[in-house]
Amino acid sequence: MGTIPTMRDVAQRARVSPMTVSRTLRGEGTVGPELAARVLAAVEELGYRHNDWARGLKSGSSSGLVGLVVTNLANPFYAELATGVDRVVSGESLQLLFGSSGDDGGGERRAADGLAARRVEGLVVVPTADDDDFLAQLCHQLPVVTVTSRLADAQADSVTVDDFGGARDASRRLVLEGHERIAFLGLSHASRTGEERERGYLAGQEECGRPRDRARIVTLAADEAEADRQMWRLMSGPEAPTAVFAANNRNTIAACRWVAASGDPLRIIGFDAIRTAGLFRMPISLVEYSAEELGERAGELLLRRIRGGLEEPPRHEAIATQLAHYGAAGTL
Amino acid sequence: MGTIPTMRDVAQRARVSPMTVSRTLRGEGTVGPELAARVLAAVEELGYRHNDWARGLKSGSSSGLVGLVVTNLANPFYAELATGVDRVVSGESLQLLFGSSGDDGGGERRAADGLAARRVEGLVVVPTADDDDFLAQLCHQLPVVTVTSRLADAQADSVTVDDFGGARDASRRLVLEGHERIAFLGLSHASRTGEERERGYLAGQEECGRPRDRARIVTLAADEAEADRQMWRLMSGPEAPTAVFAANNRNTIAACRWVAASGDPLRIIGFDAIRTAGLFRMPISLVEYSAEELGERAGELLLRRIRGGLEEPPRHEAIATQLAHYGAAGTL
DNA sequence: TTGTACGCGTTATCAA
DNA sequence: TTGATAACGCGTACAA
Repeated sequence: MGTIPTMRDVAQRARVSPMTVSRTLRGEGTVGPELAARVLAAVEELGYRHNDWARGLKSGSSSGLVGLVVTNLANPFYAELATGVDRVVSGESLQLLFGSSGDDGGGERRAADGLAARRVEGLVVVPTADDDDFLAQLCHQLPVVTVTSRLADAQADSVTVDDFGGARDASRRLVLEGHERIAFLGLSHASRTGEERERGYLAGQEECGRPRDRARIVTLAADEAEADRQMWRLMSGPEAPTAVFAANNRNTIAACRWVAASGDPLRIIGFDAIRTAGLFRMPISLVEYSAEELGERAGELLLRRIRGGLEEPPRHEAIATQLAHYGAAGTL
Repeated sequence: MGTIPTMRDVAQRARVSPMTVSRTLRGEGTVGPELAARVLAAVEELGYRHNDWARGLKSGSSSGLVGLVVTNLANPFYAELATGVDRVVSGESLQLLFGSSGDDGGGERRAADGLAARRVEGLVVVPTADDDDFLAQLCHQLPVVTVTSRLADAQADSVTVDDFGGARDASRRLVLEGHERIAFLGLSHASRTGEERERGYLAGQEECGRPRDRARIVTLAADEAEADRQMWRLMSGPEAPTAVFAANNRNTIAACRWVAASGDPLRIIGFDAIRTAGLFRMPISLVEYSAEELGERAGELLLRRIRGGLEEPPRHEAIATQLAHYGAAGTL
């Protein structure tokens, strides 16, 4: 009690050699029943537990670890992603090691370094900062899968959402519904996600013959309060939009908050799923996809590369989105 | 490229001993500039990365790992809990290792075993099954903190929510609002959480002079569909309740779904916070607490025990709840 | 300033 | 069937 004994301790108590303990515990079957009983008794009495990393030390065998780097698990998106990765990965009896990168760019690098130092067999990363160089280097040393973004040279496997397609569909939908003044509540251009969704929005508008009225587009910082401010600014003018396309979860909720507070009607389409959207007081539509599926795909790509090696050409997958309607939105 | 080289590889390339590499990398300053340069060059060329668990192997030093056992990270509650634990723990440069227990009881044990095999320095566990015996044994071998539940003999540190108090307050509130027929949409008795919240509900009713009308109480399985069914059954009778107290997140949403579907009014109070409750079309009140705070407390208790040793008496903390009102609920 | 010997917990290999 | 020895990758202690 107090500390966990080693195999040597067990061996001493059972008056056998450590090898006999090892053989007994792994069920090699080449141990006499008498000694085996003594070993098992000693294990029980001492509360021995196997030491996995000492085992891994031997003959450079694998660590049995897979790393996951995200900014913030409290964000449901990352949490669901983690669940998906874990489901796939734990099926191969690999354990998930979490590296929180925080919001700053440097944290991402620190996190990945820390995981690599633990000799994870692979890494699932949601890149945030423009730290492509670092990841590009890392992916030559160990399997790396990027999620929601891909490296500039696409050297690492990646799983992304069809951000462009989903945004374009939503954008066109709003035009087809007859909205003349449509606002885009966008994201920082630092992220590929933000860029793609904005491109999709613009493409949708253009395809429907709308001029590039960039004045209506609002690009936001990561802040939630900022999203609220932009909504009020956007809606307070004389020619306020009749529809808003929000580029992510946070912005969608900000738009809904504006409707709830002002009481004015506003057609809202948002990117990212919201579990409780069906209970909202205002009808909304959402460009949805499964974060868990994203995680599963990432896990599968990672396993494939862990087995296949670093030399094979990188694979890139994209998962589709669905436009879902909640409340009375379907009838608009 | 391909695999990560060892210190020995670097030493060979730089034509020095491994010790010189080690000293150079740790910046001991006792290495000649010439050799140091050779070492650094070799490190760069080979892409050497430090191996943390080989370091830890030496003289049984610490693993730098902390384990977290939860059933399902996709559940926002667990995800926020994980964030809280990670925040505290990563401050001490400890990394978080996940052990997903799945929903079956056996998984919990497997997960904890797997983490212990990795020699985590401590374990944060959200117990699900009645596997107290196992955990009670484990907590004599390494620091264990249980969350939302405490072991039968209270041998391990624990952080819980004031389930009883929060439920009692909500229960009384409904009576004070004048509701005569109040239903409790409860949880399985297998969990301490479910038991406590039901006890609190009953206590609140009794304190207000209400007889123990157990007929109204519905105990649910873990199923979401089951919650919906029970809501419909509950509300379809001739003397349907005018208020429902839902024992958790899932049940609260089921109650809201009933209101959304039927259009009938119903006073709802639910346990657990819901991020978007303010946007719901029906007013509700929630017994809230911060899952992240729960995680932080757990992390702090764990650190304290890691430092203080297994012999000190176990500590138990409970965090308070707040009753919050959303929509028009405050005016009811 | 640099290198050698040893230990950490476990297992592969070979010897008894 | 059992045990002794070496090895894994690194750090500590000591010797050169």
